[in-house]
Amino acid sequence: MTAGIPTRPGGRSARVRAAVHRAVEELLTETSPDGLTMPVIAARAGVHPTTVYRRWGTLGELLASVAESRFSGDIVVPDTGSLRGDLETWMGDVATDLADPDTLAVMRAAIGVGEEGGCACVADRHAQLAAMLEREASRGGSVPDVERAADLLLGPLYYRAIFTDSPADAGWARGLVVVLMG
Amino acid sequence: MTAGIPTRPGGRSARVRAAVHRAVEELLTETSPDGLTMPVIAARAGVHPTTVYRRWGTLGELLASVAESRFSGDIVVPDTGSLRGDLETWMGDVATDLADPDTLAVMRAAIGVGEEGGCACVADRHAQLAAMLEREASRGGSVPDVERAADLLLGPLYYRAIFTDSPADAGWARGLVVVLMG
DNA sequence: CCCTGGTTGCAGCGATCGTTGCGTTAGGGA
DNA sequence: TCCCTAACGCAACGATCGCTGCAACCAGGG
Repeated sequence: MTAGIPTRPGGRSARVRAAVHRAVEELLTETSPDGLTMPVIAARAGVHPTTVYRRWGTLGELLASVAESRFSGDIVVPDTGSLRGDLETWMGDVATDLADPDTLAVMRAAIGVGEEGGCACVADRHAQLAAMLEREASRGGSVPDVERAADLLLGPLYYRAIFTDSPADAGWARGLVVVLMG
Repeated sequence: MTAGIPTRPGGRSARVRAAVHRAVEELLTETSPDGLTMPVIAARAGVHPTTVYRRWGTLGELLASVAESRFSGDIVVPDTGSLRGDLETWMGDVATDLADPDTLAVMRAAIGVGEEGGCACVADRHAQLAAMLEREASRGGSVPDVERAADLLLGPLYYRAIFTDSPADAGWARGLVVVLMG
């Protein structure tokens, strides 16, 4: 019953799901979020509005579903041999991903509709960060807390992306690793 | 013609403006942002919907106006004699302000509607930070860059408020000053 | 005191939204 | 291959939204 996860993974349901998700992302980049309604999304996706209402119910749930798909599986956890190298590579990738206006628009919209919208954007990032720290810990190194790493690495990055208009380039993001690890 | 700034500061216009702003804040705390429409806001404020449409035009502009008023003038810049003391006191105040669910709901909604929504939430904070750093510089002390201070102080604070469900308490926020100043 | 410009209330309109019931189609198992 | 169920399309409905005339009102200046 989880919204957006069809019981039939392949076939028409998957096509409809992909078309609707793509329609949301396209509309968010082109127009203001004000005009983003279910019928408009359905028309862009080439799908009947009833289908969108029945599968997702609310614009908020649909946006959360889009955010969850958009921010999952797009970045792979690097393995350079050292925690510092992993974090620097990873931060560069995350910053590059956030530099896309399309990505930013999806994230803004997901935040605006409810509580779970923001969490859906960073859930995978937290899991990746925990995986890197865990691997380093299993190698015997002393690692910072996951909470602290998220605060000092993801905090400034996402803050810049949302609240300022400064482009968060990959090099600057890599420099944040120094703040965390000294 | 700037939205939300009446040419007549006193009188009925100001009363209507205050009533509408308060209605937006109340509705954001009670219900989901989905049902936040102009007629609903007008009904809560005891004002005709036409008035809201004519003064603000769009829900996005109204929310940006509310955010700008909400995050301006509520926190005073402290003056403890040292930059570290100023920053610690100020961070505690900002964290306490952000801990209010009402404040958080306004911020989320403002972010969701457009580009300027996020900037309206932190414009005053950046000005206050710049004022504190400027005062310390005029005393002869060496101060970090405003950008860097915002990254390391406001970044983790706002990141936690929006993307996680951990309560950002004042004590933790004061501890962030150590990261910036050593 | 009156006058002038800006602001609000009111009624009504077209358009769009969100829902419901029913028929049809496509996908997957026997 | 055939069937069966879940998913989709379709048409219609009431409700609500956003906008536009016009009239009334209030705040400030001559």
